[in-house]
Amino acid sequence: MVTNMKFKRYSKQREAIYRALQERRDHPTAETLYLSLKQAQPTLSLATVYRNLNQLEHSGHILRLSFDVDRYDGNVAPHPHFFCTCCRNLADLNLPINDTLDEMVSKMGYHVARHDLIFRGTCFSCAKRESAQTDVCGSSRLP
Amino acid sequence: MVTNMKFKRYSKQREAIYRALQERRDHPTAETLYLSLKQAQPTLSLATVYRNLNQLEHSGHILRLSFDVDRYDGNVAPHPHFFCTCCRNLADLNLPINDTLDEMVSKMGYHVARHDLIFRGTCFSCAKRESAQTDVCGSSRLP
DNA sequence: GTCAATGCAAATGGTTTGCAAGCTC
DNA sequence: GAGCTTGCAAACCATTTGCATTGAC
Repeated sequence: MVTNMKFKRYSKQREAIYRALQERRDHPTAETLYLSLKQAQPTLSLATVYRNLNQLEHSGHILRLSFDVDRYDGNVAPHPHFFCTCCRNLADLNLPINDTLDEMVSKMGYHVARHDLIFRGTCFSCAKRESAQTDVCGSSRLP
Repeated sequence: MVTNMKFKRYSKQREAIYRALQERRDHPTAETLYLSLKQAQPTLSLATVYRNLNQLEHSGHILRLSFDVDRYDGNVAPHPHFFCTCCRNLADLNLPINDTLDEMVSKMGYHVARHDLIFRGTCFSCAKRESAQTDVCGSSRLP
């Protein structure tokens, strides 16, 4: 495997899932990941993807981000995200405040393991389309 | 209703759901809310709770927080939360950084509607129990 | 050879929806 | 009375699980 991950057994499925998450920047859902990996490995099963994502999360190699449909991130270093409620893109943000945040809460006496900071709104391209045309993404869509 | 909410029609179910969320501090799930309200209103249906929670969210009166099981918050003012991965309690935190965060991201050019800042770890009582006894909440539980 | 990992299909469980009856205005 | 809202049951769908088979060590 890419790095020594000390799982009970090696599997090429897990390898592919982990590598894809390292290479992608789009924080895919399990199904998105499954569909893209299935092209190279047509026998791949969605259950296997879910099982490996859970294993990789438990072992601390990836992060699960809770949304209506969960997203996965191969970058376990704390960093904020921006979720566009129009196109449903999830992007990394670069704010130099991650450690600061954990320290603030640790000082209050909590045992902080991690945090999630997710901004919601409209991304550049959706905002542009919305101002040009009318109601691109449906006003009913919620943050 | 408690405040003028301009819904198409008044309903005592919606009133009860909204009031409960204003009074509670525990960010309940739909089912928790349903079970507690059902005592005073035995004919209440879980579907009605979900429908009203969605309406109240769309109208901006409450917030939905995505977890494995969603939580609801009657306080729509931005404020961070602490989720205990042991007892699954979700508590409010008081950090004076909410506006600062939105401003930082707005200055980057994003149209920010809101943000969620959720710390995960162990709360006071679970940490105490864990250090006293052994493995109170099961080491397999994830943030 | 052992036993973890897979693929498939079935189950699970939180959330949504169709519909007839009940309310609000 | 029009039509939003409810309650019930059924549907939905993301995720998990049972089981026989495959594959790593």
